[in-house]
Amino acid sequence: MSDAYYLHLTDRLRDLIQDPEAFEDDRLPSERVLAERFHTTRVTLRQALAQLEGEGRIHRSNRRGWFVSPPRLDYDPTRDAGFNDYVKAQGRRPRTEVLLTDTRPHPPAAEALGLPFDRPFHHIRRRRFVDDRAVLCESLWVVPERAPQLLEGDFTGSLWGQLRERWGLTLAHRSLRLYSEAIHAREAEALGVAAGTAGLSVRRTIFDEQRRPVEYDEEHWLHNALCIAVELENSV
Amino acid sequence: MSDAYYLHLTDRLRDLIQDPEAFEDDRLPSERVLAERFHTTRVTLRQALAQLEGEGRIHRSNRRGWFVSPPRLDYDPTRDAGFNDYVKAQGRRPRTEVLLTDTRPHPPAAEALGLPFDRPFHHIRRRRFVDDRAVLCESLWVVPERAPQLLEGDFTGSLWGQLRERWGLTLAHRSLRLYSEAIHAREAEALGVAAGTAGLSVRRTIFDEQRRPVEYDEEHWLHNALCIAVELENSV
DNA sequence: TTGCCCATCTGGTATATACCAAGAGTCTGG
DNA sequence: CCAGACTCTTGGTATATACCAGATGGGCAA
Repeated sequence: MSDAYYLHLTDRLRDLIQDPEAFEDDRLPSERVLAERFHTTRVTLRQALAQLEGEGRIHRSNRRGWFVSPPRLDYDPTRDAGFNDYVKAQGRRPRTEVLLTDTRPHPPAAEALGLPFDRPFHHIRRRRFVDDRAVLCESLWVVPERAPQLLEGDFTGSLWGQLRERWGLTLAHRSLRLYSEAIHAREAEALGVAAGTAGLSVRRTIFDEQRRPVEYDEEHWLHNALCIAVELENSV
Repeated sequence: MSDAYYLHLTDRLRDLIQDPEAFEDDRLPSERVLAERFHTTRVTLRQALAQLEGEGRIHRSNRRGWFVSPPRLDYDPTRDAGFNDYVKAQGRRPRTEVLLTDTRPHPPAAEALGLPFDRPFHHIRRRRFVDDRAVLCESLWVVPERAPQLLEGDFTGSLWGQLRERWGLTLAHRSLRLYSEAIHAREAEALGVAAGTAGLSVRRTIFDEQRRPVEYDEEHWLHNALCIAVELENSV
């Protein structure tokens, strides 16, 4: 079935977006223009675009158009080099926006950390950009006893760094869960994409050296914005 | 935009597939039947199905139909508990098929391991099933000097286990790269899905304690078949 | 200069329809 | 009894068309 026309279309569009001279500022021509140029309908053309989107080569911004995706960001969720630092280290421009902070219970965090359901957490919700593209929306829930005046600080930087420096915490036991998902409405809105867009979810549960619960967080990434890269030095 | 009909459809279908009594053997009614039942066209219905597919709730098998997806498999790519073992431990039925073995150069493996491009590798290509559903297609390239008679063994089990037991190797330095992808034609065929289906790619590069290159492998998983779960016990 | 409105562009959603190709089961002739 | 052909069902691909809703930018009015 490789003789489907939309697959040929996909190939030709792939060639097109790999040609840096094909168009300016990484924006593809409109669907209507492309459909006409390739003598097909928008419906078929959109199948080809969806393929390339799945490959991570292009992405859409709500009703603005299709764009060539930049290279994926290398990201190691087991470390906390600080978003700003590792984005810069890869020659990109980081930005962080805090969307919300409050203190309230959150049953999923409580369950992950083994605490009662009605236990409150310090909650930070933020959105992060690479080169002005929103790529990630995350929520962090911190056990208040571990970091009492947490919410009085600044959260555009590294949270783990603060936990270490301001409260002397060691983040010794870390549990990671990672899977592909469809981005939910709330996160989709924050990221400026349609609900249901392909995403990658990263959840972390952190305990300190005394096995006391410290933090739980959920990151929702655009699926084509990142490549998880982990280096391990100990034997199996 | 939550008033789009296909999103309501998605919700109703989600309810439907969560009802264990709705239909037998996890097979959804045909697209034509569903479209008629919900008073819409196949085109719109397929949008809703695509949403649920993105959420990992259903999957399709070539031209056979749509099926409710079983729970994701927990998988820790940093360990080698052995596929058969951890699948069984989660109450599922594993199976492994060896598709191909040979010895030949493979530039990507050579690059990852820091070897000359024309250096040959022992190559194993296999496909793995959970409850008779093909969920994973992988290729392994092993440095022949590390495991000379590798290809004379049996490869339906744990490769790392063999490397340790038959050649006394320690898999000390492991580099992981993980990202979402569109499954390529060859892997898609092996998995019985359409090319371009959403997948998750896991690449590992392994060195032994003396930093000698040992192995490079690529796994291509159906995106909704797994949840990466990693436990880390050392401090950041 | 500034702020608003509106025309126009974009992708998003939807209907109706047609034919193709592969899977699965049945029927039939050896 | 079995193999092969035939048929029916399935999802896969494709055309043509229409209208909606958000983004954008130009132009006009205060």
